[in-house]
Amino acid sequence: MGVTIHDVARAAGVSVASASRALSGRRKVTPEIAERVARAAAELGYQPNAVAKALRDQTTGTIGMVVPGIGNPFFTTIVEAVERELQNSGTDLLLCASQYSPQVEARRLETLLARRVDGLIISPCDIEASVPAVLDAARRVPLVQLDRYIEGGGADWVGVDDEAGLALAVDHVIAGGARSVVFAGSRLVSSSARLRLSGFERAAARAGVEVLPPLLGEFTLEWGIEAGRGLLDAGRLPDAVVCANDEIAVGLVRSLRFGGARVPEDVAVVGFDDVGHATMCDPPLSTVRQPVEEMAAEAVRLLGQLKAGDPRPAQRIAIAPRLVVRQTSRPVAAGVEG
Amino acid sequence: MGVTIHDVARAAGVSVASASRALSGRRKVTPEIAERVARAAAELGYQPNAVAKALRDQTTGTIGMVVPGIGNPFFTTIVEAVERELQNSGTDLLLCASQYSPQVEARRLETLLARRVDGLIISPCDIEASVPAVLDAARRVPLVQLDRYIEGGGADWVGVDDEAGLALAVDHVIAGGARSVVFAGSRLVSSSARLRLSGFERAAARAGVEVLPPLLGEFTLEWGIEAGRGLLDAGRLPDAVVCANDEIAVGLVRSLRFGGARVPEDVAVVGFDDVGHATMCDPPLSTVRQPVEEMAAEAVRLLGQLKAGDPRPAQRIAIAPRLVVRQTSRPVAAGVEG
DNA sequence: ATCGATCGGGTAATCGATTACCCGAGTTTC
DNA sequence: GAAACTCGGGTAATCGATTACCCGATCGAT
Repeated sequence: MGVTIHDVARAAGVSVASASRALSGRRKVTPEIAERVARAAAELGYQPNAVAKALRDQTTGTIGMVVPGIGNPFFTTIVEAVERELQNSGTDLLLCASQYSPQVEARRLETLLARRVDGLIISPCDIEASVPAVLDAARRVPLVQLDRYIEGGGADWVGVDDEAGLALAVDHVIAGGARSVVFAGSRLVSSSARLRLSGFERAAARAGVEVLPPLLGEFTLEWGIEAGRGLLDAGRLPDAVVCANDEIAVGLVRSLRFGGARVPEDVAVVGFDDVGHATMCDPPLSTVRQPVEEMAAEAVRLLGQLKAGDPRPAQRIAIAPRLVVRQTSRPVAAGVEG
Repeated sequence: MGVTIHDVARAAGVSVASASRALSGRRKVTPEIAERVARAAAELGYQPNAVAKALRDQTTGTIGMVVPGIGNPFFTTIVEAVERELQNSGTDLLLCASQYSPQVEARRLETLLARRVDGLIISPCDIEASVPAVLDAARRVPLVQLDRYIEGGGADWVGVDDEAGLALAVDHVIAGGARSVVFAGSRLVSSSARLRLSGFERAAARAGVEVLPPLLGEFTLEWGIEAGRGLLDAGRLPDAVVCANDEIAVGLVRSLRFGGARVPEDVAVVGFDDVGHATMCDPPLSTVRQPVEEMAAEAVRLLGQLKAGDPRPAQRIAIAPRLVVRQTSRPVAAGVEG
C-alpha cells in the first residue's frame, strides 16, 4: 500500500505542489506538467489518501446514520433511500445499528463523531434514554432525526405524519362498517409507538366507535401472533384491528385465520409502513404507506442546510402518508392497489 | 468542533507528549500529571480525532463490506452477523451496497480503499464482471469473499457448501416420494446461481429421477410467482420444485396454490437460505439453512490472518448447511422444525 | 526602458495524534 | 567518587494532501 503524491511528483520530476495542482485542477499548470503528472499517476496507480485529505480539509465527505436495527425491513428501506439520495452528492454513508439499545447507540455515536463525520442521521431507539447522547451529538455536528425522535425537541426531525396516517386507517375501517376497533402496537418506548396510539385514539374518539383496550408489545411478527391469540381468547372479536406496523399486522392476520376468524369478513386488519412484507403476505395487507423516499430526501436536504450547534429553533417536518387498500380490509370508494 | 490534545496539554500545564502518554497509558507518567491531564480532558470534553490517529498509525480500525443489496434479507442477516462478530474487536464496519451493478461495486471498492480500510469483505455481484475490481482490491488490502465469489480463484472465500445443500434438498423430496423434479433459480450470473444449479443436477442424476428443464430468472419473489405460473401453464406439474432461495420458493408456493395446486400434496417445494421469509410465509417453508453465523465468524477470522497481497494460495472454506423441514414438503424421519 | 501585473512553479506550514530522540535528575555499582 | 543506568519529561519529526506565501520570468503599457 502507499504510493503518495510525493512519489508521483518525483516520478514526474516536479514539486508536490505542482502534482497536487495538476491532479486537482484547482490551479493552472502548463500542459506539459499536467501531462507528465497524469502519466506518472497512472503508471504508479496513485490513489489519493482520503484520510490525509480529511485531516487537512477538516471534512470527511461522510455522514453517519444510526438506526435501531437493519433486520427490520422498514429501516433497511429508509437506509436505501438515504443512500440513493446521497449518491450524487459524493458523500458516503457510515451505517450503524444500535440494536435497540441506548448504550450501544451512544457508543456508536461516539465513534462516528470520533471519525469526524460531516453530519448525522439518526432514528433514536428510545424516546427517553436516547436523549443525552442525541443532544450531545447535535451540539457537535449537524444532526437530523429520521422516523423516530427524542422527547423534548432540541433536534430537527423528519418523519411521517403518524396522526394523519392513523386517521386514514381508522376512517377507512369505519367506512367499511366497523363499529368496534382495537389498536395493536408497541410498548411506548419510541415516539412512533406513542404517536400512533394517540393518533388512533383521537381518530376513533372523533368517529364515536367503541374502542377496546390497546394491545401493546413489540414491533414484531411474534407479538402480532400473540396479540391475535389474545383477541381470540377474549371471546369477542372487534370489527377491526389497526396495527402500528406491518409485521404486527401480518402476525395478527395469521393467528386470527389460524383460529378460524375470517379476514376481512369477521375482522378487518390494517397495517402501517408498507415495506416488503405487505405485498408478500397472503392475503396482501391493507396498510398505510410511509413516504420513505420523500422522508429521506427531506432529511438529506435539511442536513445540508444545518450548521453544527446552530441555535436556530429545531424544525419538525411531518410528511403525509397514503392509504393502500389491499385485501385485509373491506374496500370502499377510495384506495389504491399498490 | 475541535478540542485537540494541544488544548488538553495546555490546560493541564504539560507537553503534548505527556498528555498523550497520560491518556493512552502507553508510557508511565507521574500520578500528578495523570490526574491533571485526566481532569483537563474531562472538563474540555476532549475526544481524540480518529482521522489524525489513522493517518499517523496507518490503520483506520475499519473494515469495508460490499454486498449486492441490503434489501435482500439474506444479505442483511449476514451483515448483522459480521457486525456482531466485529463488535468485540473494536473495528467498525463501513457498509456499502453495489445495487447488483459491477460498476457501482467497483466505485464503492475504490472509495473504501481511498478511505484506507484495514480489510474488505465482499460478496461480488457478478461472477465475471466483478473480477478485475475484486482482484485489484485484494492486491492492496486483505480481502475475503463471503457467499458469492468471482471465477478463477485468486481471492479467499467463505461460504455455504451449495453442493451439499442441494443434495440435502433433492434427497429429502425424493425420500418424500418425488419421481420428477425441477429447479427454480436465477440466471447464472453469480457463483451461487451456478453452484446451486449444478448441485441440483448432480444430486438428481445420482438419484435417477426425472429432471425437467430448469427455470432460471432472478432471486426474487416476483420471479418465483412467474415460475409457478409457468409450471401450471405447462400442464404437467413435477412432484417437487427445489428453489435457489427462499424468496423464489415463497412466490412459487403462492402462485401454485393460487392456481389450485396443493402444496405439499401435489407439489413439494423446498427453499434455500432460511432467513426471515421462510417462517413468515404461510405455510412455513421447508428450506436449507445457511450457517450464517459460522460463515461470518470464519470470514472475520480469516481476514484477521491475511496480509495484503500475500502470495499464499487462496483458501476456500465451504461450511455445511442444514435441512429444515417445515410444511411445504412431506416430512420424513429426519428434519428439525425451526 | 521601466514599472506593474500576471502567470506558474517551488518551499514549507498546516491539520492532530503519536513517538523517536534527547536531556537532566536521581540511583546504583564498583 | 565516578561511570552506568533508570525514570520521566519535553521537542520535534512523522503520516499525506493541500495551499499560503514567495519568487522569478514574461508581457503590456507608458
